[in-house]
Amino acid sequence: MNKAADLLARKGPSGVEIADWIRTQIRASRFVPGQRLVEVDIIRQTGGSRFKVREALQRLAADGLVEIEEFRGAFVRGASMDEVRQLYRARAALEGICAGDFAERASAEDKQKLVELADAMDDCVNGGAPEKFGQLNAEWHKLLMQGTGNVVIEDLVKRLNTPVHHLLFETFYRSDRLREAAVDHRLIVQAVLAGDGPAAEAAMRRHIENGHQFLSDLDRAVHHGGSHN
Amino acid sequence: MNKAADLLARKGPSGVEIADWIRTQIRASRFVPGQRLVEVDIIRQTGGSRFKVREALQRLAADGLVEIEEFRGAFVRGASMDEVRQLYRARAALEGICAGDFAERASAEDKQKLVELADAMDDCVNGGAPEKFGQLNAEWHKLLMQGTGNVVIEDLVKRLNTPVHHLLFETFYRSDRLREAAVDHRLIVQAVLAGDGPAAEAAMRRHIENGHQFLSDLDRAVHHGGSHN
DNA sequence: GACAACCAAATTGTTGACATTATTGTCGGC
DNA sequence: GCCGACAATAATGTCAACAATTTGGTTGTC
Repeated sequence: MNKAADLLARKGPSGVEIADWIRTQIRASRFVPGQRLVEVDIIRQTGGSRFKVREALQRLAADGLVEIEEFRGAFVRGASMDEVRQLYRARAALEGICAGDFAERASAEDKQKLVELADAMDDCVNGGAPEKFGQLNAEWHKLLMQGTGNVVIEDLVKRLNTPVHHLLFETFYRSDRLREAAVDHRLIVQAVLAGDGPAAEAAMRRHIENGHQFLSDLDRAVHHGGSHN
Repeated sequence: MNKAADLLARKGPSGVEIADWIRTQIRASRFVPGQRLVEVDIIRQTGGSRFKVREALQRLAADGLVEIEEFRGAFVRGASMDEVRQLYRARAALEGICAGDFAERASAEDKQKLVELADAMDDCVNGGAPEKFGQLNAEWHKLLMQGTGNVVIEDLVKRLNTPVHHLLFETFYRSDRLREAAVDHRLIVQAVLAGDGPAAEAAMRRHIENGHQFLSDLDRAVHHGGSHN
C-alpha cells in the first residue's frame, strides 16, 4: 500500500487524508453500511490523533457518507433502493449533459482517447478481465466529464457514486453486464464521433438507466429470492 | 430572528446549527467571499463552544463553501465566473430532468400548485414586489423537485445555489429579469400541463441558461465597465 | 427460566490549557 | 521618509484529562 505508507511516513495524517482513507475502506467494502466506526479503531489503523479522526468523521457526515448519532458515534450510511434510484436519476442528468457537451465541444484528442478506452474495454470483455474493466470504465466516465471542463459535475458524480460502490463491485463480475455496458459505450462513442450532442446525451442516459436496472434486479434477487441473509 | 433566539434558548447550539447559521449569513451577504471567519467572532455571535464551531467549519469545508488554510483559518470561498458557469450547467441538467419527470409523473395537485405559484409571481412582476418574488421563485423550484420525489437532486441543487446566492440577491431587484423569468416559468408550466416531458425539460434548461446569461452580463458590467470598486 | 434493576466497561462529548504560526506594531538604520 | 528586523499580539492547531452516555453483562427476584 503506497497510500498507507505515505500516511505513516509523516508524523501524522491530516483530517482530509483520514477521511479519504475511510472513503477508500467503504469503497472496498471493508466498511459496510450500518457498521460502527469506532474512533479508537481508526486511530490505531491510521495513526492519526483522535482530534483529526473526529475532524474526518465530521467531513464525511457533511458528505452524507456516514451518520453521527449523539453518544453513539459514526455509522456507515446505507442507501435504500429508492435512494439508489434517485442517485442514478441524478447521474443520468449530470453525465447525460456531459456526454452531449462532449460530443459538441470536446477536442479531437479527447475524443480519440475515448475511442481507445472503449476499444480496451471491448478487449476486456472478450478476454475476461473484469477488474481491469472496472478501472477502464472509471477512466472512461471521468474523461467524458473532464473533456467538458466541468469539475463541478465531476465532483458531484464522484460523491453520488461512493454510497453504491460496494454494489458496483459485484457488478463487474457479471460478464453479461459487462457485455451490455460495452455495447452502451459503443453507442455513445458513435454519437460523440458524429458530433451529435442530443444523441450522445440520450445514449448516456440509457446507459445509466441500464446500470440502475441491473442493480435493481440484482438487489431484488438477493433480498427476495436469494439464498443468503 | 426566530432562529437566533432558538440558538440562545438552549444551553448551546449544535455543530450543524452553527453551520446552518454561517450558511445563512453567507446567503444574506453578511459574510462575503474572501472574508475570514474568525472562530472567536462566531463563538460570540452564536454562543457555541470553540469545539463545535470548528466542527461546523469542517462540515462547511467539506461542502466546499469555505476553505481552510493551515494556521490562517477559514475563508468564505468565492466562485469564479467559470465555476459559476459549471454550477449553472449542473443545475440545468438536474432541474431539467426534474421538470421532465414532473411533467410526466407529478400529481394533479402538485401541478395545480405550480400554476398557482406561477400566477402569484406574475402578480409580483406587475405589482413590483421583488422580495416576494424571490421567495415564490424558491418555492416554485422546490416544488418542481419535490414533486418527482427526488430529495437527492433537491439537496444537490441547494448546495449548488448557495455559493452564488449573493449574486442572485441582486438579480431580484432588476424588474426586467423578473419579467423574463416569469415568461420562462409560463413556458415550463405550459409544457408541464400538457404532460410533455421533453418540452418541459428543454424549457427549464433554457430558463436556467437565461439566468446564467443574465448573471454573466451583470458581472461583466460590474467588473469591466462598472463604476464602483 | 424469564425479567428487571443495577453495575462496570467502553465509547463519545466537552473543556481547558499549551504549542505553533501568522499578523501587527515598533524601532533602528539607511 | 522608507525599509527591514524584531518583538508583541492574536489566531489557530494540538493534545490530554474529565464528564456524560450507551452498552453489555451480572445479579437477584419472581
